[in-house]
This record gives sequence, C-alpha cells and structure tokens, in this order.
Amino acid sequence: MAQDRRPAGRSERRAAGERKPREERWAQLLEVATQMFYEKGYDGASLQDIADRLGMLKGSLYYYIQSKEDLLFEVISEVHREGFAVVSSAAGGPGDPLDRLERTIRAHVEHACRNLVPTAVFLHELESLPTARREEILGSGHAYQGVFRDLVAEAQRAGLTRADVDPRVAGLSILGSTNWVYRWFRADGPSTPEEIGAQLAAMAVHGVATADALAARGATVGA
Amino acid sequence: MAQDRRPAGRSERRAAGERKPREERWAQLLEVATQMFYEKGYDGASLQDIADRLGMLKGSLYYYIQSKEDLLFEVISEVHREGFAVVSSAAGGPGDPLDRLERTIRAHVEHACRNLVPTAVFLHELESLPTARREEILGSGHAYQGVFRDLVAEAQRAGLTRADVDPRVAGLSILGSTNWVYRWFRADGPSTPEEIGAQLAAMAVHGVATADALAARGATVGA
DNA sequence: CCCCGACCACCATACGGTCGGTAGGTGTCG
DNA sequence: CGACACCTACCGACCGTATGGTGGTCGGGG
Repeated sequence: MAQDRRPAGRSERRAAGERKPREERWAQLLEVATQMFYEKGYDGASLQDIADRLGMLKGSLYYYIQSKEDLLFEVISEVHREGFAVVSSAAGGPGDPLDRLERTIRAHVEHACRNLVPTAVFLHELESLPTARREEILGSGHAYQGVFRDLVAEAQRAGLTRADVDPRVAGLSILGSTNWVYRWFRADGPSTPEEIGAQLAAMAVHGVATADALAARGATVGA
Repeated sequence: MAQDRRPAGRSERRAAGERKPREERWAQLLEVATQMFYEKGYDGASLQDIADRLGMLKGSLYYYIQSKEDLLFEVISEVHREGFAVVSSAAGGPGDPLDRLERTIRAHVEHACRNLVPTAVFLHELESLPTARREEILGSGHAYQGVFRDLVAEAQRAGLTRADVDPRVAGLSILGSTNWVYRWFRADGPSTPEEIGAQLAAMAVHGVATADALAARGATVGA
C-alpha cells in the first residue's frame, strides 16, 4: 500500500508509554469508531481514519477486531442495548398507560439528546449491516416499535384513547417524531432535552387520548 | 482496470437497436440511479452497477453526467422539488390553520408513500452531498420544516392550539412522524396511504389543538 | 522468558474518472 | 441520387488511488 502511515513525517519511533491495556483501548476504539461513523458514515469512514485518530497504524486495529463490519456491529449493538433498556424500563413502571407512555417518550427523547452521536449512528447505519446481524440486534420483533404500540394498545383497551386510533400507526408516529430529534437537536439550541421530551410527550398523549382522559389527568399535566 | 465490463461473457456485439435518444436515456438514468442509491446507498452503489443496469459501460455514463456527485444532486434535487411543491400547495389552500395543517400532512404522507424510493434516497443521502449543494436544494430556510412550523404558529395566533405548544418543536415533531413513514410503509401492508395520512394528521391536530378547537371541528372530523 | 500490544510492508480489488475511438443515422450539396 | 461530412450515443482500454485485510516482526513490562 506504500501509504499506510499517517499523512506527514513522524519517522521517529512512536512515543513510548502509549501502550494501553486492552480494555481501555477497546473502549477508546468503540468511541472513536462511533464518532467517525457519525462524521463520514460507515462506508465513508476508513479504518485508516480510525487508526489515525487512535494514534495507531491500520493493521494494528486487527488485534482488536475481526473486520470492519464487526466494529460497526459492536457499536450499534451497544447503542441499541442501552437505549432499549432505558425505554423498556420507563414503560414498565407504575401508573396508568397514558402516564407510562408519557414517561417513556420523555425518557427516550432525553436519552437520544444526551447520546446524539451514537443514536445517529444507530439510525443511519443499521442498514449497513447484513440482514442477519441487523435482526440479531433488533430481535425479530422490532422491539422498540413494539413498546410504543403496546402502550397505546393498552391505553386503548382501558378506554383512554379515541376509538379511531390505530395503535400500530400511533406507535410508529411516536417513534418517528422521537427518532427525528437527533436530526435537529443541538446542545446549544433554544430547548433542553427535558423541554423537548415534555413537548413531544404531551403532543403524543394529546394525539391519542380522549377528551375525557385528558380532562381527568388535567391536574397533573398543564393546560 | 481490466474488469470494466459486466461479470460474465457477452462477448458478442451489443444487441442492435438499444440506442436511445438522449432525453429518454436521461430519464432512465435518473430512475436507475435512484433505485441503486436506494438499494445500496450512495457510497455503496458504483457507477458500474448503474451502467450494468442500463446495459451500458461505465465510461459511457460520462456522456450524460459530469460526476457521480452530480448524479446524486440531480436525483435528490428532483425529489425535493416535487415533494415541496405538493406540501406547499396543500398548505396554501383555503381553510382555517388546523384544516390546512391536516390537509398538508395528509398530502405529504400520501406523496411519500407513493414515492417511497425517491423519498428514502432524499432522506438518506442528502448528507452525502457537500454542504453547498445541499443548501442549494433545501434553500437556506429549511423550507420543509418551516411549512409545518408556520402552520402551527398561525393556528396558535388564532388561539386554536394550547398555549404551551412550541410551534418549532411541534413542526419538527410532525415532520418526524411523517418522514418516518418511508421506513415502515409497505404497499402490500395493512394500511393504505390515505388511511395512514389521515391517522397521522388526526394525531398531529389533536396533539396541538385546544379542546375547544377540537370540539368546534367535531362535525368535520370523526370522534 | 514469554507474550501483549503494536509496527510495517504488502496484497488484491474496486472504484471514480479520462480519453481516443467508432458505428450508424442524418443532413447537405453537387 | 449518391457521396461525403458530421453528430449522437456509446465502446473499451486504461490510470491513479484508496481500501479492507494479512502476516511476519519485535520491544519491553510482568
């Protein structure tokens, strides 16, 4: 390849003391890879880029990974596990279905805002994985989507939502509005994650609930 | 390159009569490119792939285009123009702000469902364009987002929405739920584009409107 | 003294892009 | 009416470069 090295000089030996224990390096690698995939996309980010950022040579990466695809899998897998844990824990708590729906949306949005980069990589590059590994992550049930759909369905069985609401479409609508956040949220923007989460949750709840149900929870939720 | 040709044999002359006039070929090229970008992404789809599908050699593509990026630009530009026309036309018609919001969402969703592939390419690959050309398409005002935000804002000025609704966030929420559709809509699925459009529109309107405004339009909109 | 963590040289491949050519149709002019 | 020029649409060989991936090597800390 003749150009396996970093752009410029550096002909002297790598500075001593940069050797790090495996675990630490591995975490660093995941972090750097996530960032690179975010900036350039999976195809656009080369192992060279990642190695450069880590201060290693490209070949050395293969001490930690088997292939580039494995790296993506690892990154995405971790993001999904975390996010799903947050969401399903919020959905499982106490309260009536509308309360839980509201809380779950807030949790999801806040988590996405605070983990913008990994979230973006997850939503963008999931499809860069071959189908098999993709479904290994999602679980064949498309779990994320199921959480919201099930909450709406449960609310509907309790008579808390309008009759013409389709829980499946409603769930996907909520997922869409919350998963869109990573595209426009800026930490230095006019709204905090909490505010955005509260707004989106309120819109979703009002979007599906009956007038009665809304009136009943009027004491808890403003206006 | 030595391997510029299609995978297998085909050593005989190209079947006669495949020559097409410029305009027709250009349309075909845009269509094939859109499809390939959809299937493999911009980076993943090679000019070789596109040429193969057209029954040409890669080099011949340069009779029609200047660069691969130009091709993407053309594709995305066309999609955006169409979609934006649909949406802003719906938003501009008669009716009170909530009516127009509802109609606009329906139009947007139905258009997206009926143009799944181009829509997906637009939403996925917009960021594969360099910033300059991206903004040339979007117009620096992020027009799409503005349409929904403005409709909500107008409704709010007319006292039709809850006071705590932030038009900016509401607009982005609507954009998110509608732009998510391309990820799950299937023509052979359980819902038609019209049904989905109506559902999402109803959720959005209920999501922002006051109880009074909803009661007032009860005659027009079910439940 | 061993083996961890990394170096370095090296493939094969595939890509975007360039360029000189050429077959066939069309127009033109004697 | 025929021959000659010219344009359109495409061919096919080629270039430079970057990429993912491999394998052999080696210093130094436990």
